[in-house]
Amino acid sequence: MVRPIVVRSLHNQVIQELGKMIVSGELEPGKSLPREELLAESMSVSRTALREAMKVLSAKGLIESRQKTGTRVRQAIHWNQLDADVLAWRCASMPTDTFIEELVEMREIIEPAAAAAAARRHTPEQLTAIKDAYDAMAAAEDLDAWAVADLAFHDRMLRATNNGLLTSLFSVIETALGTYFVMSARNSANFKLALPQHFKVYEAIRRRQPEVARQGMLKLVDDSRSNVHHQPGKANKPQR
Amino acid sequence: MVRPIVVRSLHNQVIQELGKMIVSGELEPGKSLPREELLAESMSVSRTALREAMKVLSAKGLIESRQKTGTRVRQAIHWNQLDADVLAWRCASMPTDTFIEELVEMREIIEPAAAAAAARRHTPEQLTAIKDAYDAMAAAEDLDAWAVADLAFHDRMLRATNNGLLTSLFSVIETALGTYFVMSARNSANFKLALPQHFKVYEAIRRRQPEVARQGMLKLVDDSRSNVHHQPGKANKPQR
DNA sequence: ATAAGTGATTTGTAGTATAAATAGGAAAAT
DNA sequence: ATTTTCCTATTTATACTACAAATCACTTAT
Repeated sequence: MVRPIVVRSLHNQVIQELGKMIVSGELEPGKSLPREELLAESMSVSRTALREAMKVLSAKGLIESRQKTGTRVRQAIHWNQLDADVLAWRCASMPTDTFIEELVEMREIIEPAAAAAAARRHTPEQLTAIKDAYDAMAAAEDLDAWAVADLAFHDRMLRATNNGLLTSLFSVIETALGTYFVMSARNSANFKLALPQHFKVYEAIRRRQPEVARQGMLKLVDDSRSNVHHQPGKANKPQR
Repeated sequence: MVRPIVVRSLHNQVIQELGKMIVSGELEPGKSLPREELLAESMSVSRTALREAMKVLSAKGLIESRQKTGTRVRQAIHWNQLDADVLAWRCASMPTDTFIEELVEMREIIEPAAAAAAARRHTPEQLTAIKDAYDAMAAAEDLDAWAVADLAFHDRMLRATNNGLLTSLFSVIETALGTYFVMSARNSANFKLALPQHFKVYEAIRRRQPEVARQGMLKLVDDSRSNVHHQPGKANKPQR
């Protein structure tokens, strides 16, 4: 499950490289980048490829280019924080405790509400999809399989809300949650500890009991939060 | 308040033009675009500018390019729905009833929770900022001034959560909410109808009463929802 | 019938040239 | 001395050309 992220094109490599440097703070906000010609040379790409990458980073709010002035790194306020790449870069380079806190709070807000909505509006097919993910969790024999199934469970629950915006929100924070789930489960001697609680949520959705689903999901999120916090020091070490 | 959106650069124009065409459905998912040389010519720009635009659209998940095969429009599932541009394009071209429903549901989930968080964690400066926005709402003499102050109120409340992800989420849906607020307020004979409820929320935040703030904000969102629904037919007509 | 190979087509990358914007200084006016 | 206007150098923006890389569709050999 070591997502290869085989960057096919050159400009994608440049996007990743510059993006990571900016988000990690290696390139400080307000600071000017070398002018295109020099930067392209130093990265061993053509100015064409560099510029295509810069347009994308600009669209993500990371940089700002103006004629004569040059290109400078923008303040973090302007970053498109909900962009999948930006989140992934934050995750890859030092997921600080405050970042994890923000993520957990987001989950506490979104997921219980989504569970309630799913209980109200799910279709039979969507329910089956959730059940399948649950079964995969139950059948998981190692941490990786568990994490994949766990993500699928939450993903399919979000889809069952039939709200495209909610679904997108999850798919965006999915990357971050991936590393988070592993962190959370790793601390448990038995990584299947959360299985019964998942079943309760599934049952509440199946029986169309929104409030039960909401409470069940809230407990689920809170449990994994406390698991992460039992091991505070290890939080800022990315593996990959 | 007729946001000009003066698109300075050429490739930004191309981004906007193609983006709107895709999101509006004028260019159907799965369909191939003309090859770069032809498309560039038909849009009267160089292939360079066109490609810079395509890289951005590609990053937003709207299109996908492969050598020899060409470039095709991706399914809506893959679109970066929480991208500010994508949301704006959806808004500009036919905000369907289901889209508005999704937006309202999002608000119902996010904003009460955010009000509660703001009540817990706001700083004095942030409280003052909220109060300023409230005062501006109270002093508003026309719908435009009201809408601006209303947006500012919600924006500053979100900021007072001190959660960057929540703040980003709001700034993303802000554009959509802008048109939504106007729609909501236009139906009220007196657009200041919601002012007292805003004050209640502000007071709850000031007194650090999370649950009161949550309930107050929930009522606020629900009220504006019912206002929008009183005039269902007019919902799908963009102005600009 | 199957496999290997070949060519044509489209995007990807590089390089060069010129246009447009503007920061910063020089010159002129007050 | 201060302000205004103008100029110029520098950097990004756009255009154009050429070639590389990938791969679909077809051909050929076995």
